[in-house]
Amino acid sequence: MVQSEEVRKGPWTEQEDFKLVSFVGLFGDRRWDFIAKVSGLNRTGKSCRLRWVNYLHPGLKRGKMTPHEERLVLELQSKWGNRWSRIARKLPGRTDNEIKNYWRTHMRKKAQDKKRNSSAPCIEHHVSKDAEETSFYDTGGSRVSTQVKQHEQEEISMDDIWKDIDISEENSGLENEEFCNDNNNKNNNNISCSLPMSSSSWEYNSSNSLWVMDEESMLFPKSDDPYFSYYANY
DNA sequence: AAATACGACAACCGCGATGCG
DNA sequence: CCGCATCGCGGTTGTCGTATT
Repeated sequence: MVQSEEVRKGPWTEQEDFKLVSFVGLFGDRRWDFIAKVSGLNRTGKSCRLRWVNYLHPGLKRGKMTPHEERLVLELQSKWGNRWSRIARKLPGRTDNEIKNYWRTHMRKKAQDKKRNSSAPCIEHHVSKDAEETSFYDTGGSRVSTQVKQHEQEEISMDDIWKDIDISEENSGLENEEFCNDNNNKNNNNISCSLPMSSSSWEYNSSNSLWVMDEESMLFPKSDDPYFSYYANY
């Protein structure tokens, strides 16, 4: 059942998210091409995977990085270089994309700050953007952002989630800093270690949540999901 | 109040790795 | 072993909200 229509690109709609999550629940988060076809989303498997991994995965933490996470990113980046997916495995709930974005933004800022503060111009600082970024790494980049709120307008149905995140980030502080060791492979839905599934994460069993999760960490649409009957045909 | 700059993040692209027939 | 399809990763770009002038 191949869609002959042209492939959709750009931002995902809430409905698409909904569909994708449900089909991932049904078929798992592996066969992306298959899911893309069978779901009727006019998206590539690649696009579906990206959306799932970076945005819809139930284990994702949202909101700003904790100081501990920041430090960890910096440490691991200096150790491993730009192996973002590897670094991400050490930070449960964070995606490689998120870490990569964080690194770029914050290191650039650091570099700029340093450039401004140092009266003696250093050649290294003028070579290239990349050179700047890799020339500095330290902590302290915990610039508080209100950016999370921007999503509240885009993802209306997720309002509560984002608000929750904001609040819990403020309140919980360091309690999120206990990380499990390596084996937390994001590709295996393996989010069960010490990732604090507080209100800052998806609450599978919440009566307000869109999806439910069974023992095998598979997501299923709730029975009152408007799409449910549609999915049931598969 | 309007314009501009900046920051944060989502999403796409290209390429290499891997699996399978 | 080879070729194809798919997946995963890292780099890059686009968009939007916020801060600053």
